[in-house]
Parts: sequence; structure tokens; C-alpha cells
Amino acid sequence: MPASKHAHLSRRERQIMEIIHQRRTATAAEVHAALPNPPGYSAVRALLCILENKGHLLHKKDGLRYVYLPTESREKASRSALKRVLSTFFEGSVTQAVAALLSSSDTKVSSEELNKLQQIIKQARKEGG
Amino acid sequence: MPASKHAHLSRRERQIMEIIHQRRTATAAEVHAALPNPPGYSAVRALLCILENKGHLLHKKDGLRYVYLPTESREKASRSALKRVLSTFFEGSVTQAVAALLSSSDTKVSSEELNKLQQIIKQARKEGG
DNA sequence: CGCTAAATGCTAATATTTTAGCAGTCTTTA
DNA sequence: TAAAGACTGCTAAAATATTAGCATTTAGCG
Repeated sequence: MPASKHAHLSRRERQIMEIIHQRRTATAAEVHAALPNPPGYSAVRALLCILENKGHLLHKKDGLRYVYLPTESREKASRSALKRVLSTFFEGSVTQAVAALLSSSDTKVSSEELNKLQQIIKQARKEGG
Repeated sequence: MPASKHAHLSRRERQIMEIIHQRRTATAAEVHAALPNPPGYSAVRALLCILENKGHLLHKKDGLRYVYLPTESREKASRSALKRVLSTFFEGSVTQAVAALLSSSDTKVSSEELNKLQQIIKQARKEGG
């Protein structure tokens, strides 16, 4: 059993999963358009089949086309991606990670956003105890 | 030019970079011990050479051994990893990401941590305007 | 119907990644 | 100085991933 599903994806597979996660769903043509250094169209379709066979994606028919979407819930996937980064770079600490983001000169966080953050923290305090 | 350095690493290369980022530095033996489904020792050394040639790692001598470390600063690497996740899953929003983390049942954040978070937000408010 | 356009399914060649093994270097120590 | 232990350097085989091309299917339309 892999330590993490993610860790076993090949380069192209990961790129594709990332694109689909970002868009939530995508057709082969959309994935193709979004890939860096895109290969031919049929290469993309082959990869999509592989990912589907491995259980990372599934597709629905939309007229003639297939629309692909991740099998894992967005919530679960996003949390595990976040935690992975936290564990790799921030000793698992949410605080450290937020500090890094807020102190970054190129991450503008509006005053309104800061308000929302404070709300979230208040809420967490209530729930936590 | 790759859209992102990270996107061009192979599976093993990524695993190794992640291990070294987490530990900050590592010897070949340490990387070997930390790899999931570890290959032979010499396979690990080969990968380390490749990563060094590609410019992702450098090594220093520590007696007989090589100690490897990332060329990119921890700060830069961690921010870009975080932002990547934010952009993939949270529309780039720090707030959404923090909300996801704090509402996760398995992410315990102590009251003390919440205090620190509030401090950080206050600080950001001062600096921002 | 018979054509074209827009998809997918499949297969096999090519490229890259991953691996192991053996040879060489340096250090320690008896 | 000889031998052992702990490494690194190199090379080529094996395994995987990546790709393109051609065949097929479906829908729309004159």
C-alpha cells in the first residue's frame, strides 16, 4: 500500500490531476489545453484512461464528450494536500504556515479577508472548548 | 522553461526532495531509510546525483559522507508549495485554506496556537494599512 | 443516405526513469 | 603497510511512462 496515493503518480499524471482538481471537472480537450508542454491530444486521452483505471478519475458523458472528475472528494484531497505541505515545511503547524503566507510580500490579503480569518479563529475557539 | 520546477521532477525525484526539505539536510543513507518502497542504496545515490546535476540539490562533505541540501531557500520553496495548493484547491484564498484546516476534525489547534494566529493577523493588519 | 466533424479505443514505438552491481577512494586500525 | 569498513562514481540493463497514429463510433446536415 502506498504511503500516499499522490506519491505514486507519474509526472504527467500529477499534472493532469492538478488541472482537474483546479477546474473541478475537465474534458480531454481542456486538459490538453491546460498542460504545460502539451503532448498530442491522444497522449492526453491515454493518460486520462490510465488515471481512470487506477481509480483516480471517473468520467460522465456530456453528449459526445467525456467529462472527467476526481473520485476523491475535493475536501479530502485538499486537506491531504495542505497537510502534506504543512508536514514537509512547517512541522505540521498551521500557525507557521499562515505566518509564512501573511508575511509574503506578494500575497495580498485584504482587510476584509483578515476579518474573515478572525471570524474563523473565533469559531474554532468556540468549537475547540 | 518549465512553468514550475517542481512540475518536472519524476516520482522518485519528488519523493527525495520532499524528504530532504522536511529534514532540511540528509545523507544518502538517511534518504534511503526514509523512502517508501526503498530501492537499493545505489539507486538512491544515483537519484541524488541527478538532482544535484539538475540544480535542485547540492552537497557538502561531512567527513567521508555527503550531506545533501536543497539549493532553493526553504522560505521560497515552502511558499511556492503552499501557493500551489492554494491555487489548486482554494482559488488562491488563504482564508479558505485556513478555514478548511481549522474545521478539520483531525487537525487539533490548541488555544495557544489560536492566540498566535490572532497575533499574526493583527500584525498583518498593521503592515497592510 | 453519404459526408464531415468531433470524439473515443487501441496498439506499439520511443523516451525517460529507476535500478543494481562493480570499481574506486578515503579513513581507521592493527 | 595491509585489510576492513563506509562511502562515492560510473555504466548499462530493466521497468515504466509517454507519445503518436490509425481505427472506430456518434451526431449533424445537405
